[in-house]
Amino acid sequence: MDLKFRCKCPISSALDVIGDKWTLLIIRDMLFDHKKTFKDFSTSEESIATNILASRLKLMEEVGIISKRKQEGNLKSNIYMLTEKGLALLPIIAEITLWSDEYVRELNPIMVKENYDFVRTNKQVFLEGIKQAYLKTFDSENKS
Amino acid sequence: MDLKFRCKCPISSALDVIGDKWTLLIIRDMLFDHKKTFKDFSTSEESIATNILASRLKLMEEVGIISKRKQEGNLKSNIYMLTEKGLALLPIIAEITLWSDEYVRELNPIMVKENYDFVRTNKQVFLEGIKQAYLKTFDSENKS
DNA sequence: ACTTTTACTTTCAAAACAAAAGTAATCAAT
DNA sequence: ATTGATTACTTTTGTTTTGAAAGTAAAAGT
Repeated sequence: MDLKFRCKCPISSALDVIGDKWTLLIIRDMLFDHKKTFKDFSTSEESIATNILASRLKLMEEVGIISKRKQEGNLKSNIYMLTEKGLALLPIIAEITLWSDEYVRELNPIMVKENYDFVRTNKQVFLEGIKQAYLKTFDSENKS
Repeated sequence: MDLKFRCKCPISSALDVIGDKWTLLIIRDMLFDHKKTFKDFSTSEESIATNILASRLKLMEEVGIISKRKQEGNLKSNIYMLTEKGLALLPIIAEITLWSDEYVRELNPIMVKENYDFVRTNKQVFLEGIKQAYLKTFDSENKS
């Protein structure tokens, strides 16, 4: 693990863990697109390089944001799943989305336009909904 | 301006603007420590290099997160001030702080321990308080 | 058996970052 | 008015990180 903390500040320490250009995008793909495998992540719109992806997944697992397992009946694919620690990043991603919707659009006109009114007015409900929908996609694995 | 957007996703576009290791820390210093000058920022606990600081301040100004001005009676120091766009990053910083307090502390034991209960239970009030306290530090400039 | 797929690793070039020193303008003291 | 200190940078020179491309090994499909 090549993780080092700059100082004792909670904000800078958090950025030392998730403050790169890719980690939150991988988590976004998990939460909103229900992506699970290395292949899934490597085909994102931003086309992350596979070496970067591998090193990010490794670090995320080491710090406990995601967990890795094999599916029963498939020894090839790894399934990456957000832990509670990783799921708890959703509020950050939501706030980033709202800020971007309001202030970055003017800089990047091709940005997709969605209606985020519900996120703004019912934030807790929205977050819980995304979380439950995500967890639901693992039901098939959990039935023993 | 060397800012490029990877794609049309609001999250990745936001990270293209503020997703480096320094920008949010500079904004943290403005919001919580009421730092205003180049010198102020260069003496942070994380000791940012001056060339990085200069390039970040330039980009932040170009994208409209901060504005720069001279104080009357001091031609030497520049005063950097958050715009509405920059102030609107506060909710993101708050969520990062809460996540870090709960989940990063175990990785970085020297992290400062504060009580964030009020932030959690009265988030809107807290955010508004930080914002007003920040704006108040510019009152002396605004009296004409 | 052969080809494809998945999950990586390796290699090497390019970009970003970091440390240090340097510069120019202002300001403060003599 | 001159000197020294301060502020806000820029420049230079490594070092680290990132990115593109190709390569590898195990598993799966045909």
